[in-house]
Amino acid sequence: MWIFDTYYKGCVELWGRERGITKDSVAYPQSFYMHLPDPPAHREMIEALESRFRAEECSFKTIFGTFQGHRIYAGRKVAEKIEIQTRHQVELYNVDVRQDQRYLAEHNLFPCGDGDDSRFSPDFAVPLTSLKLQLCGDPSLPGDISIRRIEIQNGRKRRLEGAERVVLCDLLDLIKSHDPDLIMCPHADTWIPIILRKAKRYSLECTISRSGFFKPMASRSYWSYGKVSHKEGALIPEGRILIDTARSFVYAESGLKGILMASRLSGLSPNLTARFTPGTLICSYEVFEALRRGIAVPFRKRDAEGHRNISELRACDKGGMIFQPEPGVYEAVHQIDFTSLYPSIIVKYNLSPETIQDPEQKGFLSTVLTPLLNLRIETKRRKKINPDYAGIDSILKWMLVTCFGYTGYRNAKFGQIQVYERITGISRELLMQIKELAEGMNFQVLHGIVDCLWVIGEPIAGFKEAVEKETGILTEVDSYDWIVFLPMADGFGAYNRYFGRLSTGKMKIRGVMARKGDTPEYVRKMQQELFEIMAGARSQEEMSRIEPQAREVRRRYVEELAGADVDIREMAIHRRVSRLSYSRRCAEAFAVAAHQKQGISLAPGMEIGYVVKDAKRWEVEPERTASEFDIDYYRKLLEKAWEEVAYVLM
DNA sequence: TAGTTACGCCTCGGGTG
DNA sequence: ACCCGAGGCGTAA
Repeated sequence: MWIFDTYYKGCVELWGRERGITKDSVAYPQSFYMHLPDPPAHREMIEALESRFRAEECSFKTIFGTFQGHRIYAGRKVAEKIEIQTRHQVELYNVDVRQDQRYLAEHNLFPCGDGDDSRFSPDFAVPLTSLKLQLCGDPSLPGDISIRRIEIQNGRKRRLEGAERVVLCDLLDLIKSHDPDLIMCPHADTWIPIILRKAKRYSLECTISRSGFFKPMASRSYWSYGKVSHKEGALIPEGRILIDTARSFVYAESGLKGILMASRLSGLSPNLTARFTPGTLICSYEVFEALRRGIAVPFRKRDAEGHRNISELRACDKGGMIFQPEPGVYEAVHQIDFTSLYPSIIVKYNLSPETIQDPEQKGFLSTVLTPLLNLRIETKRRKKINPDYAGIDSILKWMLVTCFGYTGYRNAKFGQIQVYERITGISRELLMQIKELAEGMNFQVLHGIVDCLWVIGEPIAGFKEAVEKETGILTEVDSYDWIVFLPMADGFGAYNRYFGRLSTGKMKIRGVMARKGDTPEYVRKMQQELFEIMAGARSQEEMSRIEPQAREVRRRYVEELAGADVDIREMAIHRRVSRLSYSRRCAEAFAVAAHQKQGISLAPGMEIGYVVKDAKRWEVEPERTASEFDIDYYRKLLEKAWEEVAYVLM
């Protein structure tokens, strides 16, 4: 059975596709493990638990070995009471794992695949029927939620148009008769509550969920290391995959195949996978792997590990190694990157919380990452020949990149600060090691950041081979005809702002205005055009040839700024706001106020778009209703974007 | 349900001259 | 007028 949706509501519900749709409901009681360092001291509590719930003495496996304790058939609330009762002496496991995920693990099942598949195979059939929808209008605007026109695509295109009740009725009928397993729709998660409300008002049967029920997902603002993020809520239709193609990060980066692959790996339903970040997915993958191996997942980490948190790390062991480049233009430069450096270190050096004390045993974290890393190496190879693998490769890349961050994350189930220190320590040694190797081979080292090094010298193939031989980690080489490392305001080299022409003719651009999310589209477009012109220069010598063209682009953009044809929406600055009330006068504060004045509801961590009307007085307008912009302010932005690029012309 | 650190740029606004 | 710390947000890996 190809499982494509799962839920837990007292029993596990599995939606599968075989010849038709199947829905299984399996009784599955919640339970968790409890280990007490001194059981006699808590005899009364144990007796009370045994009388109130099903509770049995047992032993269970953790990454640190086998523990004696109890299995208690109850949920999280009881677990939290036990913590308080024992003054946090207790160690609890499997408290906050998803019951449907755990059920799959214990029964050797996984989503989005057949039982005889390997979860790690990138070749899998997708037997789902699907429908693509697009609703006209902007559902996040208070006044613009009438449903007048819907584009539909299932094989051929159709359009529903007319009065709202008719359009909605047709849509719901169509979903009922077509009965797709998968619906893809931009802004689906914003539209669904609106559609449900309207269907009710018009007394229409809501066919979007196959069971009639929706699983709510709360919207939330959350704070994580100095950054506030916002996640929109959703109503997830049971028995049907609904992908908000405009808001799903995984879909945007890795497409449908990426979502389904991540679902196979993490044991989470595609509905959840599509709405999570790669960090959550790698975490879920680790949990799913632990459960499949019969290893209990800690509820909270043990105290010994909690003593030091990330802020107490010795400064020298905190992050990756970074060099400072000498600003300027260089020719015939090679960039060598370690492939998935941090996960490779974890695997190669057998790093895991339990191997810090006892390096002889095989570590959980390294064992679990090995197949993921091998799969990535495979999909990376395959996608070069067959672009169908790009989505799967992309989600693996994201999961592996974030896996390192998760190891240092305070709530990571299988993370630990000492592991984190070892990883960063080794990564720094490796970068230094290959820098010296390069110099020993008479290469000139220009720059280095964490897992990549820029060098001048030949032959690069020989250097690559030497690096891989000495470090045991695979690498990737990009070669540039020329590259420029930009200076900071003080004239020294900036480590994160550079661009150059690869020998393939493509430009590789990092850190400049065109790469920043808060650069207005108009400015980004100008810089992009400039980069396209620069791509025509194969060497620094040829720069002077293309310079007049570049100046012409700049002149045109500055001139048209004052013209009537400019689209004001291209002036919008998009920024994430971390709060709704600010202590100082700043752009964000005024932008928030302007939005709220129009009744647009905001939450910390949301991204907003605003147009600057008067920079001196910080008058701004929400992008949707903006009518004027401060020409002088935007001319300055154009000038800044020009300066970044023009650095190579001087 | 929730990845990290290193570090720059822009702006504000209080302190100094 | 200028300096400088702090606030706020962004990029790189």
